[in-house]
Amino acid sequence: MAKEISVQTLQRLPLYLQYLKTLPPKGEKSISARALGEALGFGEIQVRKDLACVSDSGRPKTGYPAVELTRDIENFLGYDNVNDAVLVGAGRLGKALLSYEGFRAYGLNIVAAFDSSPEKCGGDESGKKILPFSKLQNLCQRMKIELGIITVPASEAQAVCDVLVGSGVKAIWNFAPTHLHVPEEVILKNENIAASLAVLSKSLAKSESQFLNPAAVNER
Amino acid sequence: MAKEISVQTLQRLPLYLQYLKTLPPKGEKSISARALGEALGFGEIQVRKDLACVSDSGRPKTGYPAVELTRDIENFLGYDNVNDAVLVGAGRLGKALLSYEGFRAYGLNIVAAFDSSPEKCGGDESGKKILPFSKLQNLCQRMKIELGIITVPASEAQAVCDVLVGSGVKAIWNFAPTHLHVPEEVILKNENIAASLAVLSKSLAKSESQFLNPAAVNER
DNA sequence: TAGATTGTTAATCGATTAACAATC
DNA sequence: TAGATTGTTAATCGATTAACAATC
Repeated sequence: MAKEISVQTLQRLPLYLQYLKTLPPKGEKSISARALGEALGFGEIQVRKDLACVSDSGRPKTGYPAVELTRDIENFLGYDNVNDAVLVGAGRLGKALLSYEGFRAYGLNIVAAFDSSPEKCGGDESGKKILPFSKLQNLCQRMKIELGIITVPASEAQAVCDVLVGSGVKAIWNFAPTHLHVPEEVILKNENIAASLAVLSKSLAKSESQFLNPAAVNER
Repeated sequence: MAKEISVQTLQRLPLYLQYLKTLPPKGEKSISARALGEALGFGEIQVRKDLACVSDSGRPKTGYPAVELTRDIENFLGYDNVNDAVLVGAGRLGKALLSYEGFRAYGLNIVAAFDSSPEKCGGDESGKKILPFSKLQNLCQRMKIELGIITVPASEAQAVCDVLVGSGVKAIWNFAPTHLHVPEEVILKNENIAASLAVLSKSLAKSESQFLNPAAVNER
């Protein structure tokens, strides 16, 4: 374990974890790479390589003890130490994220939301306060917030991003459908709904055109 | 143009489009691969290769005419022909997607939402009706719906998925944090918020550990 | 024409898969 | 012990990048 880890592997780790949590606690104590791979649609070698990065709990003949493996993945992903975050943009998507209880399990704690429109402020969404945007900087600095979540319209996203960066935030999770510019040292992760949709609708279009053009079936 | 296209290229195409739409209509008529790449953080060769898959509007010396390039990408992505879809699960996330006007521009039309809890039904969210889950199959078959969007809790997602598949849906867009099993011919796209978050919080943790362990700075 | 920029062919890089030795 | 399953080293595959010819 403890080798370099690729982004691809990193993205698969939460999926293993997700699956492990669906296993009945009174079931088999261990699970093999092959079984995990079949459940998630990955090759067994890939599973072994992924897991070797974060755990040495694998045992020849028996596989991976579910409890240890779960603990090792959670440890690696840092689900035990909490990241405080702020969210900007209390529209529908913002509120959906605010009220999503599942983030807790991933070590993410949204401490408050901000919005520039007065009628959305003052309220309370699932126990999280919605504050005026003008108070963002002060709160971020006071609480040493490192992660900012952007759920404002695309037209406002860059301005919001700049304020977040100016408030000391070290990472931005951007749900606005636009590209943001950040200083080199700030981590930016774009959540990319149009890109996903493109893959999906293109596959759909292709599967339909096979009826018109049977030769296309073989193009994999 | 018209070569095989990789998933990576396909996912970048909407980003080029997004950027092209932010350009002032009265500005430069053409844009170079280098300029596009700098705006989005891609290499210029990658941009040229991506664009060559969908457009032959590129001109040596001048670059790509913005209007033609935009049209070619939109054409390729099929944003002009509409995909009807249903959404299952009228919780906060479901409602956020229902009310998102931007889908129209991507050729996606959510015709109705479904929910099993009676108190959510009968309502209307941004002009979209919320119907009882029991009516799902009939509507899908009658309207020949091909795309189903799942925004129910993880525990119900597989059951919902099975009903959608049984109703003739050919593609599933899954926002529930769980892996789904579908027949081979059905296209499945998982929207993977835990995976994104893993990448983000891991990068954040790494950037912090550099203070403790200066040698790590060079590990790229 | 000269120079900028495209598109394509070849080289590099990294991730996945295969082969196989190690081990419980 | 024999057999199943792990982890690692080598081979393959595909995407990115580099080099360069084509062209406006």
